[in-house]
Amino acid sequence: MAERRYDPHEIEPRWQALWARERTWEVSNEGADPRSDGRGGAAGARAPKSYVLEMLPYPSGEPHIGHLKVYSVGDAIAHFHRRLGARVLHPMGYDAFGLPAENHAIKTGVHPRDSTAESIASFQRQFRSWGISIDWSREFATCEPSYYRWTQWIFLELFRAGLAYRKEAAVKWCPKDQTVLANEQVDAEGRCERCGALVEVKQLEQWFLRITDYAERLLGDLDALEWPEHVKTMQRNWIGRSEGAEVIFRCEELGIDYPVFTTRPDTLFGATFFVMAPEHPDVMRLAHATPYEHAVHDYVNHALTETNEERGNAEKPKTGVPLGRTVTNPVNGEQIPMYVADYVLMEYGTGAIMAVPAHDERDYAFARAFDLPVRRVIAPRDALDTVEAAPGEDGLPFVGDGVLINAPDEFDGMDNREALGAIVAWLDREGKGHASVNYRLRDWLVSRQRYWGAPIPILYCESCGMVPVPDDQLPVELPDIEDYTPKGRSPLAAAEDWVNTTCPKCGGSARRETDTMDTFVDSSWYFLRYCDARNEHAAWDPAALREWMPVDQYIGGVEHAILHLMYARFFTKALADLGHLDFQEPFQALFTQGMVTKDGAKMSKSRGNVVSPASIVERYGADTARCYILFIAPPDQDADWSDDGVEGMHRFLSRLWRLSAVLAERGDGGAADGWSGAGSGEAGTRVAGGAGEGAHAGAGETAREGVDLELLRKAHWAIDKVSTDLRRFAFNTAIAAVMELLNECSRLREQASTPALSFALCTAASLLF
RNA sequence: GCCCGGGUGGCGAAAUGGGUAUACGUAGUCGACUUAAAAUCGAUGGCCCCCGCUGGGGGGCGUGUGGGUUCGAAUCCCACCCCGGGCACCA
Repeated sequence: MAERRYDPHEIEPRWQALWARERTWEVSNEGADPRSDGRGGAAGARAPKSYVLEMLPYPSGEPHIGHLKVYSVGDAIAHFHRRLGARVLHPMGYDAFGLPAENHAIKTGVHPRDSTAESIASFQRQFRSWGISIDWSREFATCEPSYYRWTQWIFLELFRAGLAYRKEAAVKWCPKDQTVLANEQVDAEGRCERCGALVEVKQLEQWFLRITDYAERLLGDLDALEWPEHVKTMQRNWIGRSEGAEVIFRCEELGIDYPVFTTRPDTLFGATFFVMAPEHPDVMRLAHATPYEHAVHDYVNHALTETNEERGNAEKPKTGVPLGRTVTNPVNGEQIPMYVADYVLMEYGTGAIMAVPAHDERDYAFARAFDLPVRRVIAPRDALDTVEAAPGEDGLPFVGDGVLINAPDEFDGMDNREALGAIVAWLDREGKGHASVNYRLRDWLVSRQRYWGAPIPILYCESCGMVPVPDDQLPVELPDIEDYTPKGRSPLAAAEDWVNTTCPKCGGSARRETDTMDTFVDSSWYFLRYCDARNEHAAWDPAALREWMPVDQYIGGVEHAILHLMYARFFTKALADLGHLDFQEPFQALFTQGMVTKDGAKMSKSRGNVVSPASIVERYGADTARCYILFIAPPDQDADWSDDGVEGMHRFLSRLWRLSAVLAERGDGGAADGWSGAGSGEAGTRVAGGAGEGAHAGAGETAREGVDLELLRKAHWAIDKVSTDLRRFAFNTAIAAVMELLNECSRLREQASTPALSFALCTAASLLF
């Protein structure tokens, strides 16, 4: 028998060509896929569906090792579901709008469309050479007009529902590039990521999506999701729900009510001053005609130009200026002085706070700095006597629970948690406040003064005002332009022919909105489009969504734990409310894969420790690359790349292959067929469904022939272990089980050649790939 | 500061409704094949001590640290140390 070598470069292209020719991984939307029912279930019974999805890649340059990992994990799960008899939707697309392509265009003059297309082609080539089982018939890029037409339609649906609105807001502005920046484009030191200039804050009209309306549901619905606990925690923290009360403080001099939000209405009797954020619109008005007018003006101006980094530092000494006015504490009628100070944030609560220095660290620090009175109103229960006997400020600020002191008889001596409710009830009765819930979550700013994004489909008509582009005029296509450099307005504004248009309402002249949408908008609904990707008449047919959604298993990096995963949930809920969907959550189960490092550090060009998937595939074949990255460590953990480990995996596959070749020559044709393809993720057509049964059927038969029962037991154990581990994403132990079985078989070649064991080994191995 | 993870051989790591700790791989060592190397195959494989002494056998200690529960703990409980990540002047 001629010595044969495992040659992935012969095997893999052969199978990949077959898959392409037979369109093996395509699934239709109508009933069971004819290709997957080889073994056939009960007549007419439809196989269960499974939607396995990895986060879509941003096509920039070539795929990196992180891509290899996420798609290897997803592909193994997709195959696994197929083996269990499901019809699996496993599509692919590209998150193709965005800054890297645009910045590249600014540098080189190459149109983003061209550089993106080039990169997409490279991703396509590699995905095919990796043998990922993708339904290519549903592929799209978010920068294609046939896709962003529907992104625009969704925007308009949200607009018509009042969920998209325009508002003046403080935004990040780069004075050098003359453009607004996304928060993500500002580095930790408050500098522009491209030119390094210090970013300023500017008040500009921007488009927002009203995600805050969904705060409660986004929070509550997390409980039922099969997501990693830390991701749910991050979203909960981001939403930041606080229960408390809104309390009204009245400025008698000007006759204006100022509500504040507080989580501690039980400390109201200790409020000794009142502070407003520098951005609060009434600050200058309050200080007007007081001795502090100039000081306030200077302070506010300075605060607004400070970077977030400087201002956000809790360690820095408290600063502020009096406003020269007072407000009335509603519970005791006391006049307390007003201040403006930058430790109060405009974006949380009402932009104004009641300050209780005895029971809040920040208020305490401010009171110390400005020599303001500190009045203790809660004392720890066990230290009550000492505190009342010597009412000093020892132990202040005190933020724990206790009993009320220095309060009216009605509340004095009451447990502070009880008092909290009692005081809110009192405020409510008096019309001076009410129980309230506050969220940290803020509305989503989606407009970008950038070229490479989906245009916001809004017109501004001289007589009709803001007019949505009619659905039949979508998409609003991006015009070609020469100069992508931002000049203080969207580059689109330079395309005069495009900007000037007619109003669909009155026929008069109108101008187009020149801002484009944040790319996170594109990726907030792409998983819906896959269900009906070729639909030219609607974003989707609801029946298609009923067939596939929600995504059964979503896989991606934890870096999207908040932004993308929150936005997609928001879109799903909003679209459900508008009657376009009938489910509330897009991703039933989530898996977040860990990072692959090299020599303990993140891979980066500057560090020179980049491992390119293409070079590994070229050298060892895709199966080695994919199996290695699954075996390296539990995939949710970070793992360090090791070249030796790759060698080991290649050795394992070689042994597996050789053993299969031996079996083939001995005439176990059926099994060997499966084997030769197993490593390459062979289609379910031959192995799926039947393999497990085959192993069981063979068991009794071969036992009669006197096969080592211990080995047979081991084979069943391996199959069981592999499928259990795949359910748990424990690829490393699943592969270990197959390796162990392989070792056993090699030791006992004669017995390994029996059909039962070759089926067993084949099944266990094929479940993996 | 608050909230999540996680600490097991030289390395990646198995084993957690308590029950042979270190599966599997890798590195290492020894051997077979070979003129040699590569490839391949086989053996070995926590630490310490003792006996035997080319094959082998016995004992002790071992899952970040210190306690606890238990016949029995990597696993459960309490306290602490260290590492990683997220949030952070959020009233």
